[in-house]
Amino acid sequence: MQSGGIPEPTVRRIAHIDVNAFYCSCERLFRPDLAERPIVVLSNGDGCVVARDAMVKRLGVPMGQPWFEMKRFAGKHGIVAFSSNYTFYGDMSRRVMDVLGRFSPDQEIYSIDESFLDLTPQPRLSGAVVGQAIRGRVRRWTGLPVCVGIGRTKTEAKLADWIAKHDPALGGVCDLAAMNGIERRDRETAIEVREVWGVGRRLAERLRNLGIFTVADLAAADPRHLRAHFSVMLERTARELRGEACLELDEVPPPRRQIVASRTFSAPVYTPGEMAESMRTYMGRAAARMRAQGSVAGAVGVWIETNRFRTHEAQHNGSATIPLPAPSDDEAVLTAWAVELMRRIFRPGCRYWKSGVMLLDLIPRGSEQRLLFDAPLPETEARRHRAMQTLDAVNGKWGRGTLGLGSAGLRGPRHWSMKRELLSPRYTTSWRELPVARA
DNA sequence: TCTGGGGTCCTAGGACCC
DNA sequence: TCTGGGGTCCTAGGACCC
Repeated sequence: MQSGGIPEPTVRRIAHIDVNAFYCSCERLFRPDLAERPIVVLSNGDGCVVARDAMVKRLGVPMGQPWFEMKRFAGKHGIVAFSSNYTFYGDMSRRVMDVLGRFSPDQEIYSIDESFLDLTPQPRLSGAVVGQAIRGRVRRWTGLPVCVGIGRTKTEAKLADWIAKHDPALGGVCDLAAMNGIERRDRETAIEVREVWGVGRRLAERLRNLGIFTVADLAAADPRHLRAHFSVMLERTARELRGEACLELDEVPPPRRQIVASRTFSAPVYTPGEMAESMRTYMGRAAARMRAQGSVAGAVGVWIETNRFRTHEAQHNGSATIPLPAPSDDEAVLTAWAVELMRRIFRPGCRYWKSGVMLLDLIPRGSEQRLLFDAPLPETEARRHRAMQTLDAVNGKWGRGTLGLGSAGLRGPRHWSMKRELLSPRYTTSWRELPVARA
């Protein structure tokens, strides 16, 4: 600190909470018969494993394992698989975040199953007490299990949560902020540097070459040295591990700067006509998400891909991007550009397995520069905007794909649309699929 | 037969300007 | 003839996250 008169900065106390094996726990909620069964949830198209419960992790199934490769293994070990049901998980997420928000006025919703809370305003309650209160209430109100980590910074709170998950003796709560330096060092000496938030596989490898193996090693490293050898990101991470806050709590998520919609097809696509259908479908989703955050796009991009695992087939990864004459949120305009771009890169004779669209250079609606000439008449534009609002309202109420432009979403599934053979019901968001209780 | 989808940030290097 | 140096903007690619 400087000289007298300037108060010590208050030590912050940040909690990080996440749901244990979130998607799997959701699936188990309405299936008490699966309480003792190992569960996995598969990616879109039933491609590979994106969530495993504790039992499956113990069986050694890695994240990203292709489902077709482990079907037999799953049968042998009684593993139950589900297609991902994002409508259901999204609804459960909202409920969990709601409960967590009651524990602090300052909440950052970091991902579908993770939240940071600033506990600094309640210094008198011990971390253990708050942590157990959070666990208990989330369990009672939503049925889902969570762990709680508490630290002086976000990075430390994430680490504490990791410890809470991996040390059963802690009962699901770990408060690193309450530990003294020696206790904290003991914990951090026992954890590989790879587990730190912001340290991925590559960085961990390079750090090991410099003799930095554990969390304690990283915390003890010279931050300026880290900045010179790596980046400011790693410098911040190291400072955060020492209790020096470098990352703020983002209570209001900043608007997205780009939006992507893409899928792997369930059967190859050979014709530009079918590919154009996929462009229309994905642009419908992307544009709706963009309008929901009140943005317009300054540029559009598309890409198409063959199956890289089929090495004997002709390979083509094509992409194209174009700045728009004027920023737009009009689905008809955006779709027309996407289809046009796709036609420029499409190669006849290729078996395409995946495509996607991107909305780029997003800016808030109303702040865009207007075209000097050729500008659409204001009433035309207003009418289009109202049409888009209606589209979003109808799809919001009756489900995605109820209303669409051109041929997108008006008929049933295409032969290329994604596979979801193991889908659970939409228990909480569809009257027709409510769980049934029997006497 | 079958191998996910959606984001962010940082850095390096080139183009361009004065 | 000699061939500086700093700033900004843009893009591609790498790395990370869930």
